[in-house]
Amino acid sequence: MSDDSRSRKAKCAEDLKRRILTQALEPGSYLDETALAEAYAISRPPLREVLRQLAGEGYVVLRENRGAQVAPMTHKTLRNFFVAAPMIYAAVTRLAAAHATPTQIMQLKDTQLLFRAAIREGDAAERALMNERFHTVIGEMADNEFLSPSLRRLLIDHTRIGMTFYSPRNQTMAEQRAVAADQHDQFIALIEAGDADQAAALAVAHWELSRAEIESFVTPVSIDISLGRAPGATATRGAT
Amino acid sequence: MSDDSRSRKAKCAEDLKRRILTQALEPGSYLDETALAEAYAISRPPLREVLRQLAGEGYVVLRENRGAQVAPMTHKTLRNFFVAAPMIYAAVTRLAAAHATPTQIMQLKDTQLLFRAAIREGDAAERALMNERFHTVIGEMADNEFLSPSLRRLLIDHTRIGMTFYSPRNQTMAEQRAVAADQHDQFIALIEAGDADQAAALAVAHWELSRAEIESFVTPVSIDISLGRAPGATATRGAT
DNA sequence: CAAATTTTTATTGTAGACAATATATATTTT
DNA sequence: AAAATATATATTGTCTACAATAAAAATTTG
Repeated sequence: MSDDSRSRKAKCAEDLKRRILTQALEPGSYLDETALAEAYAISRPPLREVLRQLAGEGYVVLRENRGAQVAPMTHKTLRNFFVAAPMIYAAVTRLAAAHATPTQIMQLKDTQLLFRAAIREGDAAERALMNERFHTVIGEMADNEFLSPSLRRLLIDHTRIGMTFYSPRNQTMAEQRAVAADQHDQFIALIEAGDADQAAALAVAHWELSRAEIESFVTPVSIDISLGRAPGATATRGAT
Repeated sequence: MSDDSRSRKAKCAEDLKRRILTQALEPGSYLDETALAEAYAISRPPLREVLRQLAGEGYVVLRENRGAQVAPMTHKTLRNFFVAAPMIYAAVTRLAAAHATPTQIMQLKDTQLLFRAAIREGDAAERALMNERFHTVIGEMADNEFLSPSLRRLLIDHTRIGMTFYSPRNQTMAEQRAVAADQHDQFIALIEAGDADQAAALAVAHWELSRAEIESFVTPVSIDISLGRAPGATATRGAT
């Protein structure tokens, strides 16, 4: 019974993370303890513990007497993200190449297969989650408890941003995703070879690709004149 | 009544942090929920929430069906600390110099006064706590939610290490503390001047002083010949 | 009719009691 | 006597019910 209960609690935490990462739960929205407790078939005290844990990991923020709120994403958030991401990504990747175990490299390869499958099938949420898992595994390879909390927060917002701007019909983005997937294969090869310098350089390149993609969406679309599209058609900024 | 209760809960979290930082609660030791709940005059559910929060911040780790354990410090912990600290400290200090507000600078000056007072009076715990607060304020100045969780974890272990090796009678250490206190004044001046480059350089120098002090205690003096470098020191790549 | 205030309602926060698991102890068996 | 098993104890995990706070609605008053 407690075994069921513990797995329910773990399932709850895992599912909430998934829903936050995929923006099924929108940034800034408040979570109803009673409703969630009922949904996951646990009582409120353990649910509140889960929410505290998620707060510690950066998925939610706790407001006094107002409950838990899905971590908001503001303009400042994005700015801070741009500042911290390249440094942490490069450092973590460097350490990963130095410390990765064979088991972890297998996990990375498995995740990469699922990542490519999600791209093939045009599954935005699955693609975002497998990308997140890929970089989380690299974080586990780095095996540094002082860097992983920052990495985890970066991946939360990186994944959510990726979901926000995802557009399966955009040809340019499809090409960028193909490049990103190829870079993932290079990550695997360099980490397996233990080439820390090259791996760190690749992390920077991988970041630059993502950064450019994000910036292209943050920048107003009205600049896109030369493409010859109808003014209304270019404004497709649809989420998911 | 709930106002009292909330402050009791906050007091509990604050006090537990203080005791962990000063090693009044030793790394690796287990915490008794019932005893703590009684000690802080709250019931177990809210206490468990506090423990979850502390786990999220890196003060404790939760063991399944075994309760909360004060975050252990192993050989690997120290190694990872040496790898991550210079990068994070330099990056955070750089951002602090760029973003500090007048109010925060006042906080920093106040903390520095308390820090010097603790050194004067030979109060090891107070000195360690005020040093921690000093660098926490710098972290708040940086105002980057992606870097602060790593900084917080570094400061937890840095503070605990400082408490471990503290020895008021050692003349060499007394001189190092004097240098450290002077560097704190330089931090204030450079941050107030908004000199990001110099501030980052000072952060590295401040780290080097601390690193040398730690190493002198970790490494038996008899074999301290020429190496003098930490295993991770070579991995300190350019911050920002 | 608008604004302020009171009342109501809903949601969060907490307490005490119960259930389940892990550890320690005692007993039994080889 | 040593090892293994069974029992007892202590501690963690959870649930239901209650208290307190915040938001919403209704009433009152200018």
